[in-house]
Order: sequence, then C-alpha cells, then structure tokens
Amino acid sequence: MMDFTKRVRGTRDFLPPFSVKRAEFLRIIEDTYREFGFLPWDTPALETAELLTSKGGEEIREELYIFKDKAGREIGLRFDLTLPTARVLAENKTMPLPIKRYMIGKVWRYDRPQAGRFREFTQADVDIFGSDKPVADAEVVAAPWTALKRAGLEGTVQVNDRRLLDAIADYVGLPESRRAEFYRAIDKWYKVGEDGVRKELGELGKYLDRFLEFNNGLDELPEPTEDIKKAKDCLLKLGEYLDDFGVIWTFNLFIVRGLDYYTGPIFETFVDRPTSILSGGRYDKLIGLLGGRDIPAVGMSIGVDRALDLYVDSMDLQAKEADVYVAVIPGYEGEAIQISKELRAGGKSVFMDVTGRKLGKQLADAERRGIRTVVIVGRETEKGQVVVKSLESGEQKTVPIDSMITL
RNA sequence: GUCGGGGUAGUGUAGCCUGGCUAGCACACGGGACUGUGGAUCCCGUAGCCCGGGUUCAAAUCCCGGCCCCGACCCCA
Repeated sequence: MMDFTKRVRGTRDFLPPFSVKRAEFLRIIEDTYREFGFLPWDTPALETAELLTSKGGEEIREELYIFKDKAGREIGLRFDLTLPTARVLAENKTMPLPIKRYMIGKVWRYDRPQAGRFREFTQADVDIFGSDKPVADAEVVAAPWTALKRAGLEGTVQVNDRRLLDAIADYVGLPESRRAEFYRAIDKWYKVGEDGVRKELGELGKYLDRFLEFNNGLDELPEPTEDIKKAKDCLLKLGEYLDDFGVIWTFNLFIVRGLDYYTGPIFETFVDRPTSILSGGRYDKLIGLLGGRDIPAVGMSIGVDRALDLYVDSMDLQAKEADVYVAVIPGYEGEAIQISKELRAGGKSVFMDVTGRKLGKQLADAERRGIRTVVIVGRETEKGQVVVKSLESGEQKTVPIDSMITL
C-alpha cells in the first residue's frame, strides 16, 4: 500500500490559524516595502545549475536542489532571491538606476532540517541597486526592520563591515589563506561566546587578541591604518542614518555572514535568541561577475518562516478568518448572496455558510473561526431586514439591510 | 557528513521495564438531545500500535534490520 500522505522532508503545510497569521505577516511586510518606495519583482523558482553554482566552490552543490530535466539540462531551485535578481540586472544592461525592488518568494536549500530551519522556506528581500552610499545601506535596513516592528518584533541590528574586517586582518597580519577559517569562527561569537570561539580558533587565537583591541565600541575604534579609518568613517555615517530612520542597532565586530557575496556593510538581526531573522549586506561585485556592468548593490532579507517559527506567539498578528459571518436559513441562499455582496462592497470580509446546517451549528462555526459578528439571513429579509448578532456580547438586533454595514 | 532522542486514532498521551482482558484517556471532528440562536452539559459515532523479520502458546510490549520524525553539530551565498 502506497503512502500518499508523506511530505517531502523539510517542507511544511501552512493551515489555519497559522496560515492566517502568516498571510497577515506577509501583508505587513509587503505594505511596508511599498511605503518605502520599493517595487515588486518576481523571478522563476527554477534557474540553471550554472548560475546557482557560480559563486562558492563545488561543495555548494551539496546545499542545492539540482537535477536534470527531460532534455538533460542541469537545473535547480533557487536558494536565495539575490542571485536571480543579480542575473536579471546582468542580463538587462540598460535598466534605469537606481532600482529599489522587493521580492517575496520561496527558496530551497538541501540542509538538514532543525529548529527554525527548513528545506523550503520564504524570504522577503529588499535591495537597492545603483548606489554605493551609506544612506542606501540605511534605507535597505530600515524598510524590513520597520516591517518587523509593525508585526510586533523589535530586533536589534548588529552592524559590521567586510572592509573593516579585512583592514584589521591586514593590520594584524592575519594570512589571507587563514581568513575564511578565522571569520567563520568569530561569526559564532554571538552564539557560543568568546570561549567557544577561542576553542575553535586554536592557534589562530593570537589574532583574536589583536582583533579585541578594536572591540571597544565604534566611536573608540583605533585607526592605525588608512583603510581602517575609511571603513570606520563609513560605519559612523551609516549609524547616523540608521538613527535617523529610528532603527535600533549596534556595532558588532564579530558579525561576518557568508563569505561569497559581501563587500561592505553586513547585518544580522536578533530579537532574543541567537538566530538571525533579518540579514543582508552590500555586494558590489556580484552583478559584474555575472557579466553585467558593475552595479553597487545592497540588500536585506527577512527569514519569514524562521521568524514565524520562533516568534509567532509573541507577534502582533490577526488570526480572525473574516470580519462577518453570514448565517443562512435554508431557503434564503439568494438573499444571503446579495447581502454578502453588499457587506463586501462596504469593505468587510465575509464568510458565508454554504452547508445549510442548522443555525446553532452555524453560530458555533462562527465562534470557532474567531468571527465575532454574525448576520443572520432568514425570514426578516422579506421585510428588508436582517438580524445582526454580536458573539462577544450575545446581543442582537433586527435592522434594515441598508444600515447593517455600520454595525 | 557526524551525534543524540523518539515513532500508539487528526492532535496530545496511558500501556512497554515486568509479553496475556475487546489497546484506555483527553482534546478535536461528525451527528443527536435543541425542526431560527453559539460558548455549558449529556448521549452516540468516525478513527490508532511506522514497516519487515525473529523469539513465544501469545508481541504495542522482548531481539534484529529498515524507514521516518525531532533536536544538536557541520554548513548556511
């Protein structure tokens, strides 16, 4: 016997009431992005394996969904929204700059699933193309940060800069060949603390000591070299703008992020757990590497499913299925349709009963769905009236159809 | 890729160590008591031992193998 109820590993079904909250969250994000002047883009879920593997080594294939199509072409599912977008910009060489775009979509990674980590998940990106100014960095942080705040999640953005890391690495003599290893280790600071990082670093710990000389806050950061001073000034400027936007942020020398894209400021956002729900950075070289013009770019991405997985209970999201429940007495279906139509025209979302079950069942159904206002459509319609009942107070009155919208 | 913990109705669980009633309970779901008034109560109903093999008179229970889930590490563009 086949089991047709199996799901693909690491994927999820979204059902009410969770799916209602999820939709609400996505709506808040999208509205906020639009308010900041970002425009919607969409690109295919499928991309060529060539593109997907263009950054990072062969081992990156282990993290991807890649397969051959019927013609033998190697294709795969996108693992983020940045690379496909960069592909579009590399391909369309005359798009008017700057571009502020957002994209909300599913991405896939062949990771081992665990808490806050899935094989199919949703990201909500904003990116600005065509500006290398700190004000662009700040805005691209502010839009998603504000969206999270509106959803009830006030995070702290940890800010760092790749150029600062590299400038300090140059200054303290950290060999190029050991940098990836070193950065990967210090990136875990937030999670495992200094002791954990030191343990992983081993003999590289001596460089950590040198890095710690630069860890006394951004204002007091020493400037022994010109590169360090430049990176610092850039971060100070960025910080000012973040303050102007009202973003809560802090400088953190031990934020690194992935090693393949980023060339400037980098961001991770935490609420009260060591798992980032909003991250990104500046990647000025990517589009050029894909064959386009060199276009400066900076982007951020909300980990939508991760944020919901970790925080849905403390978020400020509506779970109500509709504004009004239309209960229908058998025989009055036509009237109920008309009345539902009017309610919708008045801006209400309407759940109309379609089962013809008895009234008691319909009221219980409304209750269960979290809908607190019921319009009962029955014999009163013959006098142009309906019964409007509040499930909250239990009160009800018979009113003319025209005036029901105000209730 | 490495390591741990688990799989009993839709969900959560009891039973397992110490094999043996018809596998119990709660919630949820459907129907009824109540033929036009919800949340309470009562009654009825649907529905389960992950798969395969072994031991035994007898396996949810013990043994072996497999599959799957959860979590941690690695990695996370």
